[in-house]
Amino acid sequence: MGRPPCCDKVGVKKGPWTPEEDILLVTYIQEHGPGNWRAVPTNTGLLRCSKSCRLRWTNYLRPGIKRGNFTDHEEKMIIHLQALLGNRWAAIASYLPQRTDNDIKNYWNTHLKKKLKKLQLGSECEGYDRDRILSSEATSRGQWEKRLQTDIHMAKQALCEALSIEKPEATISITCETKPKPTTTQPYTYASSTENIAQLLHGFMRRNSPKPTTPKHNSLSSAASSEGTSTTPGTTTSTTAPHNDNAIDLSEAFESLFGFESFESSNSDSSQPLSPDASLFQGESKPDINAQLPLSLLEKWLFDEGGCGGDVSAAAQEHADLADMTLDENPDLF
DNA sequence: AACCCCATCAACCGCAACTTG
DNA sequence: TCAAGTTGCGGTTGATGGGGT
Repeated sequence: MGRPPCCDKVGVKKGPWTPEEDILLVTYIQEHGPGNWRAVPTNTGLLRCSKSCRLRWTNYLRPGIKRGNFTDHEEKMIIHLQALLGNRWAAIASYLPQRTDNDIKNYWNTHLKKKLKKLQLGSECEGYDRDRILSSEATSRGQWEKRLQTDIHMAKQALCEALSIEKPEATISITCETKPKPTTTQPYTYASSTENIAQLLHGFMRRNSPKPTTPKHNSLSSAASSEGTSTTPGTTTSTTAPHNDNAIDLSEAFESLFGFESFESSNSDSSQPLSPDASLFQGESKPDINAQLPLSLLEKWLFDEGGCGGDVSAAAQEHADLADMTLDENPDLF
């Protein structure tokens, strides 16, 4: 279509964002919520294109983002998920809600690719050939996707039932619809996860954020505000992604079932403590699922396969089974 | 000290999917 | 149904900083 990219317009600023611009953007989103990006530059006076604003928000300013070193656990998850899903970074990121797709993509390209290459070189001597495994992955993918789809369907049904019967105001981010509609009217509490912005906005956040969120609408958005990452309307995480994508749908289930504090618990070595504001945000009304659900299920799935590049179809099977299992074994979660 | 090379990551770009009128 | 507008995604680029020579 002949339409020129918005960023080609004259007077549109490019390049790194300044703290002032960040403040403008955060302030605006604080008031209006993310979404309607087209209007953001006009309403904020930012000389940025809408795309740039959205990107800045989703990749940097959005609450709940963890920055800094990836833990072993995250690394393994990424490797595993990449083998499973390919370069679908948004889908992968949905399993690691504290990381952005951009972050994961960068990490993959800069660290993990090399690491795996090394690994492959090393293991080829021992008769281990990742390429072979990866090619078999292609053929098995069709099979496991079918199975996955069935499992997801069942999981969703169970969730829908559980949600409608037991807890109309449930704080789970899963949805019974295929396309959750982003809302922009919901009250948000924002606390940037990035240290600089957290500091920058310290006074701002004290003034504005710790108002208890009173969810206007049901499960989706209440979880959104408490989770802080996954269900922010208009963000890149897959809970709102318009994909008809198995993995993504399943990830919703995963996210809602496990919460991702559990990963945090394994990230205790993280050298990047959350800012006070961020932790304030993250701790806010987050359902304490860990207490009820054993992490070992997920960890088992991750680590029981004898390292990266294991049998992916089996992994997917377990992956799907896990969702089922969780539903079967933990109905009281809902 | 100056230069080069490389790694990292924020940001951009183009395309596709989705939404809306 | 279709075209225009909007949003999301993945690939790529470019600025920056650190390390080596």
